[in-house]
Amino acid sequence: MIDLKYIEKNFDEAAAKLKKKGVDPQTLEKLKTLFGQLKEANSALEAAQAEQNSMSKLFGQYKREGKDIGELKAKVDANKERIAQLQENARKAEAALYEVALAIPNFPDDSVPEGKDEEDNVELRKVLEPRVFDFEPLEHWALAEKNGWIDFERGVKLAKSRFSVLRGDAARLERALINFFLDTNREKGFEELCVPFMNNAQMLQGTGQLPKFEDDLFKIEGEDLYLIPTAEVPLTNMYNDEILPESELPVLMTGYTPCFRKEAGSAGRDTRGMIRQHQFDKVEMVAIAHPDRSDDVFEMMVQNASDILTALGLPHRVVELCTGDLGFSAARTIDLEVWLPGQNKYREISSISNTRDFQARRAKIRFKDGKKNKLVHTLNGSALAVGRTLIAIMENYQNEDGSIEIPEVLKKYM
RNA sequence: GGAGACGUGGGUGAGUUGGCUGAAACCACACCCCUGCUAAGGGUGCGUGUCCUAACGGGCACCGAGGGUUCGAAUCCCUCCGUCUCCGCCA
Repeated sequence: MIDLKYIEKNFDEAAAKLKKKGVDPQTLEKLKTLFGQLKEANSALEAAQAEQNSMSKLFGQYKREGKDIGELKAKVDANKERIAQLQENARKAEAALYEVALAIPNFPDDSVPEGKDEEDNVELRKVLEPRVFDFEPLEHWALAEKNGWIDFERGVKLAKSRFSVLRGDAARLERALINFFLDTNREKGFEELCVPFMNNAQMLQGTGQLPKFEDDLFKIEGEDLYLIPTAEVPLTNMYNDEILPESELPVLMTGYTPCFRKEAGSAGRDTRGMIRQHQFDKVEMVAIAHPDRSDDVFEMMVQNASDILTALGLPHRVVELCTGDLGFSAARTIDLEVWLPGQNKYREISSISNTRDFQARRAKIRFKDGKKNKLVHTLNGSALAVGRTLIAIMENYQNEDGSIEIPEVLKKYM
């Protein structure tokens, strides 16, 4: 969540920043008004409560002293009704405020290039030259069919469209990639965690998926549980409502999980193949960082993900997202896009974001800064999306006869 | 899933005839003093959130969560969640 006090004090600046992310200044104006109303409602309530408390104390005293309490009782009863009313007002004011506040995205960093959509993203650098083929490279689904690697039909039969089954060497390669990613991340200092694949609503709100993006999530019927759309949710919320000693920062975590997404808004996009599935594997990095040092951690995470692609011999480019393409929680995001020769284009394979204190405020993740508790910065990034890496290997390592080489670094995992 | 016990601040743990307890004591931690050598003694501070204040300081809320009874609840009642023990079931 954005900082309401900041909006209150620096309204114009806040409005300018959020406009870059497509938020109407009127929405922000409304938010400011609601915040003021809540504070007003609360102080009226608290004044009445203070009065009630002191009268109650008197009440006890009178009784002990054997004084008459008739008059006091009448006053206290009347005030009690007033409190109930004021409480209701405050509750409504709070609900109204949070309905708006929780749906407002994070401020983009000032350094983020302005732009409307992915067309305006800025390529920072390319790593590794795409291989030159002396034949027409196939797309991954054609290769999958030739090698019997992906069973799309049976995936659909078992579940529904946008599910698939990996078979044989493809399944083994998937597992090899997970192990390779986890081992690499661990060597970089990330603690490996194995977390629940379902999280409750409070956690989903902490990282920003709820309440605004409920339609993208699979909910467990009759339970306060959702299938996680990314390991960012459980990893970041490991420290939900906790206060960390400063000496423990940064906390670096990595974990493999499947990710479940309804892909509600992407009907018709990437329907062929397994670029966009309802369930996919991903190894995630999450960092809980000191606010003064989150930029360094961010760079490290980008470099790590890029290094993994390089180790796999996969050409890719590093792209800074423009303001219009930033996700809801992100202040800054760098995507890694891997070269897919079959598709003849770069496709997202990792997305690394610094959310600054946006998630920390929602999830109440703080650290002890001397005597004060301050919000941490949280960062997350894929290292890497497993299924898309598999696709990239298929397309980049294909031979003319349709067979696929295994990258050198993975051989010990197969 | 069934039966019973329990859920207090970083930890241990008082408080359950409702008010003087947001919470004793001890430990841990921080700072200061003393002392000076691998030990100890003394003092002070030490939950979270939020609001008011330039500050000092003060208000409100929180004793698993949410409701209820009451002028007043950590203390009584209800629901839920969790932990432990026994049983059942199982990877």
